[in-house]
Amino acid sequence: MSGQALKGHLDLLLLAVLSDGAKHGYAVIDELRTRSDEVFDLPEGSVYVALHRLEAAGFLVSEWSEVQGRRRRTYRLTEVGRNALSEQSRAWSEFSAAVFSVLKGVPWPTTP
Amino acid sequence: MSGQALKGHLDLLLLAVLSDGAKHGYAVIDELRTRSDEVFDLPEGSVYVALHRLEAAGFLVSEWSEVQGRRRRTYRLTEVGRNALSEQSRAWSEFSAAVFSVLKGVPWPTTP
DNA sequence: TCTTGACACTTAGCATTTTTAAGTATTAAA
DNA sequence: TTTAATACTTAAAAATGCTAAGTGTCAAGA
Repeated sequence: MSGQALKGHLDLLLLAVLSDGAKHGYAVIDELRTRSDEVFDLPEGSVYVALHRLEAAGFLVSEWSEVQGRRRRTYRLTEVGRNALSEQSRAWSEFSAAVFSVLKGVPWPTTP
Repeated sequence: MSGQALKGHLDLLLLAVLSDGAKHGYAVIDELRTRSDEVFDLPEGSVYVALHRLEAAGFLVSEWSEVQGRRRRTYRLTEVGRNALSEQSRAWSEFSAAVFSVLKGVPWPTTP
């Protein structure tokens, strides 16, 4: 997983991992890694910035807390965010189906 | 299809449509649209620039010709390009599988 | 004949992210 | 006491598709 394949799909992933319960940022990173079988091992900078963006968009709300001397910002999906997840999930289905459809025409494999 | 879902995946699509024969840019746009069932209806600016980029990367070579008074630049996949297609296709499989894997945890549908 | 639309290509600048990289701070383990 | 894991932040850089405007040909229709 390199390059910027994620571009435009990160929001979907974040909303998805938050859809089954509120989590703080670090936990989101963790769950994204485990749920994707280590494929999505995202840098903190990417995720935190995206979470801020999603909150600014009204998809999430956050709340500060302190657990064992460490401050945490826990994010929870809003109703608007849940609708966005639904729509973005639909968009992903369409997108991925279209990519696979284009790839169908590719002669595989080319190697001997 | 909106936003920048394509970001990072356009190269794969272009290499794919060129893998079964050389085509000129306009024809690439056309075939991308039909093969994707109208999902990928890309602006010319996006595609031509990407084709230039792929040629600069050594994935394609182009050749000018004139057909009925109209000049055409026809692109053909190189060996390097074919390898890139192979690798990017593999990367797409991994990527899409990972996304689906993350989405699997999403409670569906949320609507009554 | 004039206009419109399809064909065909180009370019510059814009916008949107993700990544990089650096920084702050606490706690637990080695 | 040093390191690794936890936890969050931010500024700047990089990537890359989109917008918008331009050039030119050809065929069809008003």
